[in-house]
Amino acid sequence: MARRIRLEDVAAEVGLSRASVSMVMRGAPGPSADTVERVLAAADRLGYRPDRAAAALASRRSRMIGVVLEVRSTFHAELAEEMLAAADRIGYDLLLGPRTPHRDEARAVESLLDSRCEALVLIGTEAPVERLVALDRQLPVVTVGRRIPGAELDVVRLDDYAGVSELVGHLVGLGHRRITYVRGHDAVIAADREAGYRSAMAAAGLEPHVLAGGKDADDGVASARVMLADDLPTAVLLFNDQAAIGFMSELTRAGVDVPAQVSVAGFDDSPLARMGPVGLTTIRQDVPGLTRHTLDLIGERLDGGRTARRDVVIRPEVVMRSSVGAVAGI
Amino acid sequence: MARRIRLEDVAAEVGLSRASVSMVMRGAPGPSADTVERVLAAADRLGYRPDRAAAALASRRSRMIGVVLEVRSTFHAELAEEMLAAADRIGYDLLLGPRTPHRDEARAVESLLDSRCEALVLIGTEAPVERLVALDRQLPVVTVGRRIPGAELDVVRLDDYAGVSELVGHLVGLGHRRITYVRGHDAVIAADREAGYRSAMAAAGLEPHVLAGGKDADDGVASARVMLADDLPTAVLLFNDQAAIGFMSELTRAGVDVPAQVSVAGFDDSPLARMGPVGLTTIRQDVPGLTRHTLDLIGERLDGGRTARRDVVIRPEVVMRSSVGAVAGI
DNA sequence: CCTGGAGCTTAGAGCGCTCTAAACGGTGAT
DNA sequence: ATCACCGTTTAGAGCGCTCTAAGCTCCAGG
Repeated sequence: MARRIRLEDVAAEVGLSRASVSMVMRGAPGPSADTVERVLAAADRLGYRPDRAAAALASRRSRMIGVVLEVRSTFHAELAEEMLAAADRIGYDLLLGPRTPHRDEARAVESLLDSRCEALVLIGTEAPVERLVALDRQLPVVTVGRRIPGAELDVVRLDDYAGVSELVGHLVGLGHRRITYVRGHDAVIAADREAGYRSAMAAAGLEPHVLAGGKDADDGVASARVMLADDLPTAVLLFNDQAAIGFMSELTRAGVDVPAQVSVAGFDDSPLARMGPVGLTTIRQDVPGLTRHTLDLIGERLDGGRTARRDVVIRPEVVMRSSVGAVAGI
Repeated sequence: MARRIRLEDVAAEVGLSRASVSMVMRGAPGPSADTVERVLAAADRLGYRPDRAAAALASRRSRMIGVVLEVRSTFHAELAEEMLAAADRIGYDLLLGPRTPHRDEARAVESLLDSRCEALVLIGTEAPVERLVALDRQLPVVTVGRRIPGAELDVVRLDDYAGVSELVGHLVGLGHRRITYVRGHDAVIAADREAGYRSAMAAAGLEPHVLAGGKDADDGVASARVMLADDLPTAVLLFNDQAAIGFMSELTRAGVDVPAQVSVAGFDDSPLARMGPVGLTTIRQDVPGLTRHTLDLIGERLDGGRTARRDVVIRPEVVMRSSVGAVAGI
């Protein structure tokens, strides 16, 4: 294993001081055009790459943004991909902090902090508000997807309430009267979506019917079993696409036709929703929009001096696909 | 933004030297039981967390393993999750280096090297062999999923050839005679799977039929369009699950029944395969097995002094689900 | 009473970089 | 010849940690 090339090696190669080479590598002003050229040539020749740990230590900046996500979720993955490109554009690098069943959010955050991230993006966080506020005192934190009631925090999110109520409106328009909502276990997001559902049901003069559920495909399967054993409505809204896909798959397996017998809808418009044999009706998360606003917020606080917190709400879009149909006889 | 607590702050708090505190934090032998207790208490009280960049710099070890993956792929995500836990067990941390359409593998690798990863795991790499060999001279590299013909590299992979030929055998047993294989664009993996397909077809006395394809759902959709416009066989094997799901969805959309008219199979047994309304027949990648072997290989080279390279081949398992059926009239 | 460990603790020299302040070599003006 | 000043370069002091070698204290053995 060959020794790593250091700044000093490049300096020796071109006969300059480390300081000059450092400036050239960082693109700092000072060095003459000739010097820049010679240094870059030498660096390239030797295969020099600056050591990030040393640079971070010396400059007291890591130029890294930590992103806590659920790596399983294709929606999170899509967001992360988009943010990677966006961060690159403003000169930052992304550090992914995966949250898994065996590695909770606190652990993911700690790990990112240990790596000296300068800002944190929390996708679909489930952490308590006090914890988020405490974190935000340490470094800029942007919460994506979840409304944080009454707290001073940067948030980028969809109008969950409006999205779900609009979707319910569509279903009502298609003749559905018995529409069930299966909520996720997340407190805030689930509550918003449920509230949107309830208000739309009330507006249509219908009786709301809410079931406990979850956010994974397995949860959707479980919900389906519960409803199959009990009684099926004509339309079911689930917390997100993963749950909806699991739900739909279990119904199909049990011989229930979607959408002829039951219409199903999810939330997120994850790639899953588009890909299945039965396109899933869902509510689109505007990934480029969420990404842009998130990185704008971070940029403003890191490099722009903003101190007030902002709550950016994006209007969602209902995407009708084949998992939803009109009620027979209409 | 409060200043970060340093080792020195803890040392001052307990009235000891930085060296002692450092030893305690690292769990190094030396400090007395009493010292350990006092230091840990003080560290906890002050909320001290060691700075990873500084520790890496001073110790010349980062204790980090870089993982290059395609974050979009649920199969990769699943592997990464599993590896996260496994790495933790041997005292390493994982650094994810996402590969996206806008950030190629070379870029991902460079970024991981800049962060001083001590070893690299390349999931489904597409890099040229020479590049891999060169990398492997810099640090231990384990390639997951792809056979590297004739090169001295650590590899953990499935027996793609055996998997596909076994699956073809199943199809033949179900009465299929016209079985098409849609290959991915990856050179080596695709070639192995294709060879397995060809040999099984030859063994059954059948004419092979291979189409160019890809690894994403969109590629599967495209393949479906091509075949719909032309001619449909009774069974189609695709390079992986994502492509197979896309393929299946396009067929269904065109009114073709799966599996009554066409049987479809993928590869990977990604969560997608289990979740859809039509369970996808596929070849299971043994995620825990791949993970265990990968981390064993890394551990052996990093801490065990192994120098010879190894090629670990895992026997795959065919998972029959409802996307495959018998040919009508059998 | 001296010596030699054993058991703990610490001084101090880096790790590879950044960045400020100071130095350097011209140049044109005086 | 002197000086101020400019563009360019550099010395050197860190950043927060690790780790070796040396130091300290105390006690057993001679």
